[in-house]
Amino acid sequence: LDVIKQQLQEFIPHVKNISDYSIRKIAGRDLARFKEFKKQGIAVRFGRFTQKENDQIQKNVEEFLSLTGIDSAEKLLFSYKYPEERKTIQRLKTKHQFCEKISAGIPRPWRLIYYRARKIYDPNIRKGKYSNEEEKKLLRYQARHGNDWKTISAMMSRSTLSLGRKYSIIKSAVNNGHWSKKEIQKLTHAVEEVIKKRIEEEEAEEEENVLPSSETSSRDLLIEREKLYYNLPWTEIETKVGTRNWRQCKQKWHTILRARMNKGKEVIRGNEALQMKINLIKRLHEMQVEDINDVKWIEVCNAIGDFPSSYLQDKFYKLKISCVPLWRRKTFSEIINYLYEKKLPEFEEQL
DNA sequence: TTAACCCCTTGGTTGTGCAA
DNA sequence: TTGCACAACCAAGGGGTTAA
Repeated sequence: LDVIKQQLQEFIPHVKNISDYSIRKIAGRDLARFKEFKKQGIAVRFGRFTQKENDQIQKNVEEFLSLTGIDSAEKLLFSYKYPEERKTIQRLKTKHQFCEKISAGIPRPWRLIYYRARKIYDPNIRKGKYSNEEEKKLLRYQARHGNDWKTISAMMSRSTLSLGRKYSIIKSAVNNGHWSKKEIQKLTHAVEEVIKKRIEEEEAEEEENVLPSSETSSRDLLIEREKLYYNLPWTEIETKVGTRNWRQCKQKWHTILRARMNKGKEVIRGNEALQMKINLIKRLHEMQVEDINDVKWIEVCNAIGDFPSSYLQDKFYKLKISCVPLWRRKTFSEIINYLYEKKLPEFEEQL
């Protein structure tokens, strides 16, 4: 297993956080694929699927359908809905190497590709905000069928995941609206506690590895910025706060942190805000990134100033929707180029 | 008066673990 | 090979406040 982990490290930087169980799964099917991609000079990808990858999945599915004669993607990917044909479909999948074919040309673990394919072809996925009528329906159906989201999904044309989460939101007893002083205090304490605990654990680990004292002493003076917001155990913090769910906690913490990093100033306005926009556009343009998933937001933050990365991501989003016409139809690099060529001179002029 | 900004909520997507 | 549960991250939008 250690040998496999070492080999995978090259393709999956976070491999040490993955359980042995999943490592075995990935090793069995993906390691050889990853090596093959490497030979072609293609790196393994994580994060959001790009349009190109989504197109490739659809192409793979269509080719597999014509190869096997299975007559629809729904039958291929949701065969449990067709009990009479299920066995035949299964046999065809094994015979024609379903996994290999479906993941061809996409440098990601096959399992994630399979999930993405199911999402693309799921006939029950309706998106957008739940209406009052839908919420009432959901409560009614849940009372009748319990948490059988598959059945409810067929009745409401929403994905099982969406329904499950919406129900838990409706039923949860968490507070909404403005945070009270007491809640903010609780949150701050909770975050401080988990960060302290984490640092103590890391120090203990370092002591075990007996690092030379010069390497550790300079780091004791301050907490690295990323530790204040990156990879915090939000469900643990949710439990400690008690009255808010983890997503509310996370976002509130980022707001508190941003104000603190900004010397207590609540809002950034005027020339300072303008300068931030200019820096953001320039930095993103310099990075020459094709897809938004490839932006290293922490690096952008380091280059621009003291903000949690989520703040800059939000800033970029707002900039995009307010300044770029037809932004939905444009690729990320087209959006950046538009901002750089059309808006940057305007902002600099205003400054 | 209004554009800019922030707070907050919520739906969508990806990633992991486990089990059958 | 497939399904399910859940954690975590990302995108988007509504609405209130305030500086210009």
